[in-house]
Amino acid sequence: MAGVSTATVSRVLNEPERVRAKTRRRVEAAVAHFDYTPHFGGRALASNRTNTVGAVIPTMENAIFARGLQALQEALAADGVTLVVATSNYDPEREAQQIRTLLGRGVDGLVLIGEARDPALYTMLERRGVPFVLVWSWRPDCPWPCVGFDNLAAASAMTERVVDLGHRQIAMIAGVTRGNDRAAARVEGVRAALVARGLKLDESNLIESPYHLEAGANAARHLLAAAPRPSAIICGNDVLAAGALTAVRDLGLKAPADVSVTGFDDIDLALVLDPSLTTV
Amino acid sequence: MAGVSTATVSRVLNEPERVRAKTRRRVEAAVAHFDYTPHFGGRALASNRTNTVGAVIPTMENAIFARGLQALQEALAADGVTLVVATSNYDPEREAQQIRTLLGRGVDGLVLIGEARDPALYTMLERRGVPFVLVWSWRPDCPWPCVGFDNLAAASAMTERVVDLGHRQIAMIAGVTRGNDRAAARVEGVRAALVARGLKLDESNLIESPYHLEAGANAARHLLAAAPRPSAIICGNDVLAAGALTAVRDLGLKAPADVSVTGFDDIDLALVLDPSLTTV
DNA sequence: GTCGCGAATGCAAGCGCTTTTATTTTGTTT
DNA sequence: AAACAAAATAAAAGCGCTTGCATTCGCGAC
Repeated sequence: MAGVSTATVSRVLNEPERVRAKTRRRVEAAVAHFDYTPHFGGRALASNRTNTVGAVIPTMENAIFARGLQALQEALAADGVTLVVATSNYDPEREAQQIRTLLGRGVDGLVLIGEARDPALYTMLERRGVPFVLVWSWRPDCPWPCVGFDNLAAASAMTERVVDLGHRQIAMIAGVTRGNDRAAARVEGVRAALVARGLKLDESNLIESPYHLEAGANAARHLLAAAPRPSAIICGNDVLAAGALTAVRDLGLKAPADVSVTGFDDIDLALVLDPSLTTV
Repeated sequence: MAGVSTATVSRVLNEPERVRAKTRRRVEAAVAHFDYTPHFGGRALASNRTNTVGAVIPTMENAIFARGLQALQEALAADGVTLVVATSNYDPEREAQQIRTLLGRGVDGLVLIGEARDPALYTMLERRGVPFVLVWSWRPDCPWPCVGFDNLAAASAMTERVVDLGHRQIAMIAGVTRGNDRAAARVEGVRAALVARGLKLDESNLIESPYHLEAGANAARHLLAAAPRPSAIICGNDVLAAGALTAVRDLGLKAPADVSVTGFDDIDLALVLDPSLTTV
């Protein structure tokens, strides 16, 4: 209809400045007239790019990841890149599987959470030449491109604060550390800070729990049943902390008078708690 | 390596039962040996299918959508289908744009939130033959495939409950109704129920607010400043309700003694509020 | 052992683009 | 008006897979 070759149409769509304005207008008119959309498969086959980025996160049910995903999606969309999401539910094998699936879908790049995973996976990514970036965790000397923060240091800082407030009986509800370097680093951070202050995290005062309200509440009930009762509970994230607070409430105790609870992440949830949550 | 044609490899990958077991094993061994993954573009081009489903939701920051997405993603993954997500931020134009983008990405089907959108969009979807399903809203005679519930009836039921508890000064914090049929239906439901009980929703007692904690709190402050003060605030969703509750608290009032607040959605947030939230 | 038939496999033609290379057009200079 | 360089466009060769059709194979019946 525009009286040009497909090569020119392709250029109008991909590098409009390379086509004379007059020709371009004719092509654009034809495109509009037929409501033409390039065929994705053809494009991907010929150019070997999909303009797609994949992300594998543990779950969207955790507000912190949903939020990050939302931001990522918006930023990518602004550059014409589509986001493909997969979830691992905190399971390393499942994550590996999902990474493979995304590669099969021809993503141009990957966003992954944390650093802890089978070295073979990293080898494969490098061999295939798929760029990736790790988010949410950071440490000195991490050999991969990463955007995150030092979970260990953050947990230490919070713990020091708690100790400085006078607490001595300190317990922790951590996330499940298997395959989760952030959760593990936070535990290490608490341990290190306590040791530095001449205290220690007794194993009976540490419970690993899935990141769910109910599980956090159960863990708190368990910890608070001990004698001597902990005067502070450091939680691996805000969801656990919120769960712990409901347990405190249900036990007829008051926070922070009877027991202090701290969180991690500062999600919106932390805002509506009463009293509002101290969190990282 | 397996000594077969590409046609046979294709069959092993797509319809294994059509290939003799012995041949199949040879092919599978070769696939494993080279860590071969089919090229997505080639596949999409030849078969004209992408095994991809697109979803356009307002935002992942609302837990109710994050949760739905998570479930959708898991269910699709179980059938080998990948989910592509786009967000509209409650903006109809943006939603239309995102739908176009997803079509351009060759999705095999679409999941859309609610029914309210430009009829031209529906025409386009039908012309292109892209199957879609509407979720989160439902009404008798909806001409499109949909999975949802009757928001109007639900809001009515909640309102009747509030009236039956003796409330007469009833206010509402609704979501923004433009381009949001769920929000609009909930307002209509409250209106209808009040009228049925011989009351009415005064316009000064209705505030539309974006679904954010802060906005909900502001709306509540405004409503509670009126004389006579409302004794109950019906909120368009749980986030607004949580925001309203923090306002109630900040004003030195007690819920539900001084003012009752209701929500909609029953997200986890509702669980941790104290007192826990009455919600749909 | 041969034959015949259904099952298994191979052949080859695309699918709709992009991109390199070749050709044509345009504009400038003489 | 001719000659040339530069810019714009066309031609055509794939990209890696699927799939209809043709061919071959394997197996049971004779």
